[in-house]
Amino acid sequence: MTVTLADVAARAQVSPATVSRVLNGNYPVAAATRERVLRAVDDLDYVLNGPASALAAATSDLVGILVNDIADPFFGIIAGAVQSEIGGPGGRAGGERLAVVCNTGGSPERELTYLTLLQRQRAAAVILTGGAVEDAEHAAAIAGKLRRLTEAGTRVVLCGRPPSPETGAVALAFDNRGGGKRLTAHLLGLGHRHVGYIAGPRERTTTRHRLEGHRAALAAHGVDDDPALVVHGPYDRRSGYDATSELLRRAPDLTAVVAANDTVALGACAALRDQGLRIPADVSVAGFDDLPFSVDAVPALTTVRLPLHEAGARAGRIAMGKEEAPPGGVATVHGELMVRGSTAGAR
Amino acid sequence: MTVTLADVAARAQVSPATVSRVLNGNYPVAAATRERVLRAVDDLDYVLNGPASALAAATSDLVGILVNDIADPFFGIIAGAVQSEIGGPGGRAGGERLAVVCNTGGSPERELTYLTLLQRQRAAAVILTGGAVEDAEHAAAIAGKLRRLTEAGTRVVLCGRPPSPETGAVALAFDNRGGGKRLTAHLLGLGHRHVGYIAGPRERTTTRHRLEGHRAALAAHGVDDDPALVVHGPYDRRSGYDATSELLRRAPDLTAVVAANDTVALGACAALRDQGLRIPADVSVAGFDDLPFSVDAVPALTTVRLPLHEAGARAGRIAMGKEEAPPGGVATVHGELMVRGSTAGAR
DNA sequence: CTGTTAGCGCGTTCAT
DNA sequence: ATGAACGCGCTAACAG
Repeated sequence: MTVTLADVAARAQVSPATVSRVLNGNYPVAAATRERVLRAVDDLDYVLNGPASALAAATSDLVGILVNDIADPFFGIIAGAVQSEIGGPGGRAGGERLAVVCNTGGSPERELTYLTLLQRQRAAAVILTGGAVEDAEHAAAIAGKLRRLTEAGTRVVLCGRPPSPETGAVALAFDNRGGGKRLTAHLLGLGHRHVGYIAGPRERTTTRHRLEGHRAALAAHGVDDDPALVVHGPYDRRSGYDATSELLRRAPDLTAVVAANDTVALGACAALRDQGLRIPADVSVAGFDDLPFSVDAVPALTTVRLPLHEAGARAGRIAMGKEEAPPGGVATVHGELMVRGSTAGAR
Repeated sequence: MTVTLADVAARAQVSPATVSRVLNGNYPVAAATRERVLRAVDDLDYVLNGPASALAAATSDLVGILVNDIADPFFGIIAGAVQSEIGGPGGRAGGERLAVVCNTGGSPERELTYLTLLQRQRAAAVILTGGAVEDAEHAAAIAGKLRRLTEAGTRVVLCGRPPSPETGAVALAFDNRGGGKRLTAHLLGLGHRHVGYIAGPRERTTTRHRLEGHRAALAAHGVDDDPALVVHGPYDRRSGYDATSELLRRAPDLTAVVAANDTVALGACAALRDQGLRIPADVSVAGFDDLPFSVDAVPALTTVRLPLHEAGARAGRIAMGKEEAPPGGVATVHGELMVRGSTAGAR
């Protein structure tokens, strides 16, 4: 039937333990015997049984990555970067680790379910990406789960998500508040006074922080914060389109729109064009994240660049213990304001 | 230390076997005892040991997804769709399956490595997405690996990749050739006679098929197939930009550019604009795939829409045995020509 | 440097 | 409907 380590041992005239040592490369083995074992492995087309190894060694080579939506490049870029760093020292099919990507859709329930599943797999590490839902009950449940994971030896890293104290999780938080503030300040500096804001979904840390930044900039410039100029919606193109139409209806004198992210901004641009408004001559538009397509929008999108790849890679390295965690277990990753053609002076 | 099934059994005053049956829900268990067991599970915060289950049951709930680049929405959309279908019948943290996403970067070596890793994990199914490298040696190696996987009971589905005969793998192939042909035919119908073609990387099935479609359209319209009008490059924005500059140098009388995919097309648009050329007044541009951002390009991109989500979902269902495999194990998924503003009559 | 001996934690017969 | 016993395939001491 299926060939086992014992079969390999028999064929190579050694003990199963020796085969194991050769395959894991952790103990010294004479070159000659190693050769013999490897030949037997090839001859028999032997493939190690992962579950059995994991059971015996009480560790696995699975790394969990929780994302809101893997179809969104924001998460795809982070996930790809993480993956590029979780490989072991290389060698044959040796040090490799596998990335388990879990689409939570932003639902705390699914987040919990997936964390349990990863715990069940005895994942070597878990990386949670993107903003968290701001619900006390769920936050507590997730914090509890994270604590149990770290206690069991699973490294937990939050990437683009605020710290979760007392859980042992390392956090690389994005400076959404600061980025949002600089972005709106840029618009106010251009003379805009009626700035619409398309916020992300309610009760999300990312949404709140970006919005707080926006409001901080308004306050700093002494501009009135009109609640009618803020509309909430999901992080998709459609939301940007609809919200912009709504904002235009509420405030025809709008001269600028700040979107929750670049994807939403693209929808906003489409809505403006469909209304016969020029960008930026009539209305300026700004996004957030600086996804790859944003520079190719017409006009190119003013936005806040988040170093998604770097952050994901760093999260991966920390999760693998290749890089030291930041002091206090928390680091803030800053964005960079990218001023492009989609914003200009108010008409 | 870590709580095991035996601990739960002791607390619930039943045998380990009964606990196992309750957790797997496959055997009849008296409601009363079930309750008792579940309470013990909660009390103890017990989480099943995945590797141990997998070893004992000789199956795992891992599903492998091989992609070229998870940061590319093309693959992200497919991966997300697959994930949405691999969940089991639901229930508690029961029927869930985990998606292992493997970034191969298009390298056959890494593809093989990951397949071996998934084989090692005894993955329940493996889904390979996107075009394959056309190298006889690697193709044979991969076919061999796929055969061994299917023989071991792992379901293998190819999504957006040509069939791999004699391997037991089910294939959902995209009609890249037909789509490419219709796209170029559309341009020729608009009067274009000098059409530049930015092809994908060499030795890739997707690249070859789309290019063959392009050439078939040229032939059908009696248009000369000038080798100087074809440039190869990777599937990224930069490649589109550079290739377009090169094409313009080679053939200043160019009136249209067909790109290997939408991302490349975006780069092509940028290059044209930087040269002071208008789209489509001076040069028409067309892409492939119809990714979400393509409709928001300015002008909106003419392209071939591939039902990525549907294809991924179907691949996931077939991999899970929820949907029957197509007759002969092979189905062709067709694209739809989306005519938008980026193409118009030749100047 | 290599062989021997025990489990790792669970699913699954076979009984009852 | 439940319990007892065995083994899945491998790693980790412990000798030697």
